[in-house]
Amino acid sequence: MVDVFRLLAEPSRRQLLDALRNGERSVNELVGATHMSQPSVSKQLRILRVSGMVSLRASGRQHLYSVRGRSLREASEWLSYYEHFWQEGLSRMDKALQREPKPGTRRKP
Amino acid sequence: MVDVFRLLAEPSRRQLLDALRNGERSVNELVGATHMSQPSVSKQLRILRVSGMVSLRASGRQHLYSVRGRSLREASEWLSYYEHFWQEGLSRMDKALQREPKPGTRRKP
DNA sequence: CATTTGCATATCCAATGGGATATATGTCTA
DNA sequence: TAGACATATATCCCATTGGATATGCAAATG
Repeated sequence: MVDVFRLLAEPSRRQLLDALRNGERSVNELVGATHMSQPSVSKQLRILRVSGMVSLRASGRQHLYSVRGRSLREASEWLSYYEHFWQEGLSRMDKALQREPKPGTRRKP
Repeated sequence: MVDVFRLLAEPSRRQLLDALRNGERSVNELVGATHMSQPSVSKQLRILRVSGMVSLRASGRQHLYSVRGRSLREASEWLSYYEHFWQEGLSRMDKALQREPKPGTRRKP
């Protein structure tokens, strides 16, 4: 798998993804959303794009980027193997306050 | 938040966490599970421990490590904000409607 | 005791990679 | 077409860091 966690390790890249959470954004908008120079933003966007984490659509001279879910899903799936480390071991009260458990998350009979 | 993704970015650390998924393990067991030297394993374990991602229990001269869910949960929660990018049932129209115009996006000064 | 075992720490080294500046490429507009 | 605008690429710099080797230290072993 493409090393998703390495991509997410960089705060600047997470900032970019955060700025893309509500839909596609142009490079200039992303420069405004972060505190980076435009070339740095383009550099990180390129890394995200080559890794398949964002996609690009040209509109005039603007390049509109948007999030692609696939890579992020892989990360989420990897983490799901550890869910029981924060689902179990909680008190009954804590468990009650948790969100509804996923179907496959029951303890073994 | 402790930079969870930076911790997970290192494959060797993910290997260690993988080896801890079924319960606590001694350092020697972890050395066997990875292909690293013992000092390297200890080094990465220390990083994970200081960050609160694993905990340590001494048993004789053995040090038994185990996963602590809290940090991993934070990562999972961060990713949950992107779930809709890989949830099915999101039509192209829905995606187009996600783009909300930002107030400060003007064309000319 | 001395020795072995299990693990931690110290230190060095080379590679990685993020950010900035300068510049190139492409597109719109007057 | 000139020039402004939007973005990409090139290049340099240097702080970070993973891994190895050598060593320190505590607990078991006899």
